[in-house]
Amino acid sequence: MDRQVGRRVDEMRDALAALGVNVTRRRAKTLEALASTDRHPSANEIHAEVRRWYPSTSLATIYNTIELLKEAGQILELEFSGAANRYDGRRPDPHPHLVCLVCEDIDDMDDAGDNDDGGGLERLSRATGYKLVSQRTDYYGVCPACQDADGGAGESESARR
Amino acid sequence: MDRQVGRRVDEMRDALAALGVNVTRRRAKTLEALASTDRHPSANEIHAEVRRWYPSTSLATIYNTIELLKEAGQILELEFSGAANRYDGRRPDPHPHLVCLVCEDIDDMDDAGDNDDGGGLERLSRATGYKLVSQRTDYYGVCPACQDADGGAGESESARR
DNA sequence: CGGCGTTTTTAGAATCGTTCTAATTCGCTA
DNA sequence: TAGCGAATTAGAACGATTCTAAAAACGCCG
Repeated sequence: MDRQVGRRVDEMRDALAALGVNVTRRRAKTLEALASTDRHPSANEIHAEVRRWYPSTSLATIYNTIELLKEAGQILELEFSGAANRYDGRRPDPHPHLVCLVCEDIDDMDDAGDNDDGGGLERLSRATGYKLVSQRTDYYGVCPACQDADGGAGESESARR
Repeated sequence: MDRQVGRRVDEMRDALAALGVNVTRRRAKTLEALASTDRHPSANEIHAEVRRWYPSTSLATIYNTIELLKEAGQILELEFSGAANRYDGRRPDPHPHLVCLVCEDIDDMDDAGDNDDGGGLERLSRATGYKLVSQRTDYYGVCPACQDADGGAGESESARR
């Protein structure tokens, strides 16, 4: 577990402790699984990872820990209706994502200036009358790897039905 | 059915026809239900509406029509994992929404300049390497009505657990 | 070390939106 | 009216998530 990951795990641990939640071994492994990847894993994938150390771990425990992390503001949940939700434990604050429609990989988008975080919600709250607390921005498309794998010719037609 | 709605229904109808889809009465009612509201109905709500005219209509037919509209690019689907998907048949192009976390109402956000449509995806495609085709932006908070209903005192504390 | 109340975890059932399936009905055209 | 392809139906299937009741682990005090 490298330094970055360790630091992030400690942050999450502290935030949970501040809520009076006690960080069991399974929960610690869950935090670690979340902090160790930028692949935005699903609950199932986290489950598989935690099971490598604690094979009896049930999926319910993973969901339970995710719920606690949400309460602590330490995880970002990306909801999808046709597929499993995906989680970002590295950057719990809202930020834009790139979603590949082919392989379902999700990348963080390097925040190219045009996204609001500091003050943006307050400004929009005033403008809209809503009391805004959060935000989501996703971009959907085909990632570089899937474009390459697509077979050189005719790819612009291949999505036709 | 007022003029605006009629025009929008015709657009959808034409787009379906262009795909070789034939617009039956149930389908037409579905289009009308979508074009007549800015409440971003769920499949169930559309179903209830269509049933007022064709009581035997099955939910599968609604989903089927929604699917066809998606293929025709005539409907915007807002996915949620913990709740039913919501549909915008008035403005099928991606645009930002305001989602009330209390009553689950969804409003269109008046496009305050900072949202990209024309050329934005192309620019980001170049910047990211993804071949982007679509986008989603939502803001989450509490709508004015729910703020009022909240009982004047202590509302800043009321969300605590 | 032993007992006890609390918290965590487990396995499996339940839920709910969406999709699938097979059978029926509809709307045409001949 | 017969026949054909498309549309529709009811209900089953599916999959992610949540719930439930029981079992296990934990912490603490004597």
